Amino acid sequence: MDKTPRRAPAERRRDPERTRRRIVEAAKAEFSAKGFAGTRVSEIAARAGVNKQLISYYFGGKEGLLKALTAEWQSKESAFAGTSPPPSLPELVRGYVTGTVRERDLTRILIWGGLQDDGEEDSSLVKQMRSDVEDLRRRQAEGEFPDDLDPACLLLMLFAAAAAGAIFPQLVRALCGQDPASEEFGERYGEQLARLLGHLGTAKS
Amino acid sequence: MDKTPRRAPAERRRDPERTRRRIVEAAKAEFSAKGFAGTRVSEIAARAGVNKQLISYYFGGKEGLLKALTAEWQSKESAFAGTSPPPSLPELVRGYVTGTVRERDLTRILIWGGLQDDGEEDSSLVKQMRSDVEDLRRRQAEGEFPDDLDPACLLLMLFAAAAAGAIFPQLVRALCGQDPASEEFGERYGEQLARLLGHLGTAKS
DNA sequence: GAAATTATCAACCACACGGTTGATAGATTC
DNA sequence: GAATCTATCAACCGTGTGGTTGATAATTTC
Repeated sequence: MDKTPRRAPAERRRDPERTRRRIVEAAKAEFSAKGFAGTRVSEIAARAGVNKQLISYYFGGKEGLLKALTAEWQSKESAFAGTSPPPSLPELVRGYVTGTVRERDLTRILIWGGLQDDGEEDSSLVKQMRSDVEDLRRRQAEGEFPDDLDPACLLLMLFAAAAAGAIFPQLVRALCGQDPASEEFGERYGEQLARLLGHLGTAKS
Repeated sequence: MDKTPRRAPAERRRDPERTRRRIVEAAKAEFSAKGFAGTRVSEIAARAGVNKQLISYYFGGKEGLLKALTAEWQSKESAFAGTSPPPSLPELVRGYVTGTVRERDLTRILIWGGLQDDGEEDSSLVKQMRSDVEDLRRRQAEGEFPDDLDPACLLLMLFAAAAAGAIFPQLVRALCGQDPASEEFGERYGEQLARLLGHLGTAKS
């Protein structure tokens, strides 16, 4: 008695799972490319190959759909937080870079959102940042980067630098001649940023 | 016979110059805050204290207004290109940071625009970048930064890092507790980025 | 100061947008 | 297989949008 005797596959006419997935996929692409205000619900539906009403049906409209996406992000984000042997700063940042490339659409959606700065402060963000700065301060004490640098400012630089490929696609193409979404660019750029960080280390251990 | 016996000032009813200026000012603020797609023409007009039709009258509509702004930027941009004694890399970047803070609205408008990546390549941008990379390569030979770094990638990092304050306002507030538009933040952050670059120098001369 | 030009505004318009409605066909349950 | 529930769609709707029109007042020209 399998409770899900589903999958008379492939030609299934009605399939909520698949529809949801298609909508989410299409929305990621559209929001990533044009931002929330610039995206038309009808285009998401068209790209998903689905009636636009289903967006209201499943996600409660455009806004709800966006929230669903950012929620998905939050679940992925915490993934690389607790790796047992804490990697070196260069390796940490390299991982972060490849992360922004792998989840490029979500990264860009987040940036679009952050650019629209309504001035209200997100307490969970503040807490997260505080903890990140704390971590950096520890690393500074370990000699991973010079003492005369302010960890807060450094963190800001790192965030921006790591996301550069998502923020400036034209620059990536003009400067590196590579597709900013490609794995190759991610590897290359991550490696470079890691090297730069490496040069900051004062080699104590 | 002064050809401009104007300025029966202050209470002048009709003043095209002033109107233009007001519209431009309001548009900068609105586009910077909400991006092109998110900005309403009526709100620009309201902020400028002017009838919205005048936007069409003077700039030929929303799009024309945006173009006028980016054109204004291009004229300012070339300002710090030709300083006689070429400053060191840290100083150059510091200046660039304070530039992005001083012209914060224009910077953000540019970023909004760049985020909307339609994939078409801007040949003048490519040329500009090529020349910048060339300059960096020279500096690398002078020992301003290590040989194992790719100038193209470094330039990308620098652009992103320099504009960090314009891109991540919430992070600035959360991390530094400062207003990302304030002179103080600009000074502080520019100094920090300059220091970091300084640590990369291999002190050859 | 009469005529012509220019700057300004209120009202209007066509349209595209996000969302809703009502009908229907596909699944599921009994 | 009848009844019920669920997923899907085509058509419609109210609203907000960028833009235009036509009138009018301020300014400049002669």
